[in-house]
Amino acid sequence: MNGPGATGERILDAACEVFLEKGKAGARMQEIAARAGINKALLHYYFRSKEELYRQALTRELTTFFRELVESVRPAGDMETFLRSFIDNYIDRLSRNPQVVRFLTWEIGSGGPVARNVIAGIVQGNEGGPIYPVYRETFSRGIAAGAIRPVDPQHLLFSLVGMCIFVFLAAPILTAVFPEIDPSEKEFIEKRKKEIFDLVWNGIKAEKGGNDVRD
Amino acid sequence: MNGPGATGERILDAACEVFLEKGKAGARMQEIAARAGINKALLHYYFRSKEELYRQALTRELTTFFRELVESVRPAGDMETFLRSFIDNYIDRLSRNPQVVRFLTWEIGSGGPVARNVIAGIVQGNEGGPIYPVYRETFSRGIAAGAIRPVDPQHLLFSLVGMCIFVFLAAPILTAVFPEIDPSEKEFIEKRKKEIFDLVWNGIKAEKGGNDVRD
DNA sequence: CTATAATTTAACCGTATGGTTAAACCAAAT
DNA sequence: ATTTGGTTTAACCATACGGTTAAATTATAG
Repeated sequence: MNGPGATGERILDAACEVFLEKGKAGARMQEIAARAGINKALLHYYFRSKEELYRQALTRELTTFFRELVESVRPAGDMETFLRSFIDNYIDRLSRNPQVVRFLTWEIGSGGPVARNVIAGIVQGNEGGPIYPVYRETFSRGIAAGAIRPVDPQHLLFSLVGMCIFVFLAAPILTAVFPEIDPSEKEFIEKRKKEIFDLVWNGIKAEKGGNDVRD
Repeated sequence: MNGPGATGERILDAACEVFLEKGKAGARMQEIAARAGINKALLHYYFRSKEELYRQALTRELTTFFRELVESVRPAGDMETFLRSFIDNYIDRLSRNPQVVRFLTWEIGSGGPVARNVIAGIVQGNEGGPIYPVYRETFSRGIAAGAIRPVDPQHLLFSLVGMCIFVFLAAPILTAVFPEIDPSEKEFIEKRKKEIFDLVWNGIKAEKGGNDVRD
């Protein structure tokens, strides 16, 4: 057929749905087949086993998400712009792909054998070369130029990612403690971006009186 | 018997182990019984069903962890001390209880029905009264006194928790991308505390020239 | 000692699950 | 018209699983 509803893709779509709702162990092949609009026999005709289907479904989701994310990180002229675009970009992508976060949450619970391979592969060797060095050098140059304080770029990255992803990942808990918030709401998302940027930018920018060299 | 190895507790210990390794759906009652050193009949003699066992095991873990955590949050004289003790305390507890983080990760994947109840209950009504208002008022007073910039205390809390928990929660992924780090290592943990504190304190403290009123 | 509760043994039950098989059906390409 | 490969149907299989039962055994407390 190879039409718009190509069966293999429809199966992966259905598999993602079920895996992110129930996890690998909780998912049922029968349910995946049903949601894909086919039967169990055909499902196994396309994917040998549940394990294989899980691997391919998660790989597809993570690859798409992280490839786009990594491609969006471009060195910018000044630190402030770079930081703001990093945060905006990351939060926008997270809020538009909550299913990736949840899928990944299950995977992390299991120790993340699949995700480890996929993500390590993307981060280390995408088309534009390794991504982390680009990020790190951007900050190192900012530090050398006296634009920002001498923070550890790696820890700053952990902090940024942690701040950005937390509200989406922990949404089920947060909404129980703070019933008034809704991490999927646009207003909340924009506020979140602003608060993170303000905190981090004030946290890393050089004190007045420091060198404000431009290269 | 009621000795040190009281059976009910031994079962809960074993259940925690298995649930955090395999998740609810992936856990096997037989394995839990074996790890508790008993048989399936006795297991069901103590806990009617897997669901019930899961509920009680997760509730016990979360209650202990969050009660201790919440009790450790005490208002301090100055903002700097309060912030530092908050971060140190949280990170220490997380690094000493990685099993809680992982257990919670599985639970969040499933939407967190059990954790929602437990955590909301602890946060809203522990012995010292609701905890969040204490936290919020501490920062509100700091803002009113001009000691810190006017940040949103709620978002600051999300940022703090996100920064602290991220490296432990995402450890399986992080170690794949950065093989040189080990989030359970003491050296790393101390560095993490320092980096978070420096970032946040610089990020929220009032600029020079602002009011530095003490109450 | 005796009654009560904890624990074991071992079999058992119903059902769900992942996966397989074989035959038939159907649409498109040759 | 025939072949090919996607697709369905429906039955099937072995196993694993959650949970139960009943009887026997051991320990504990009164």
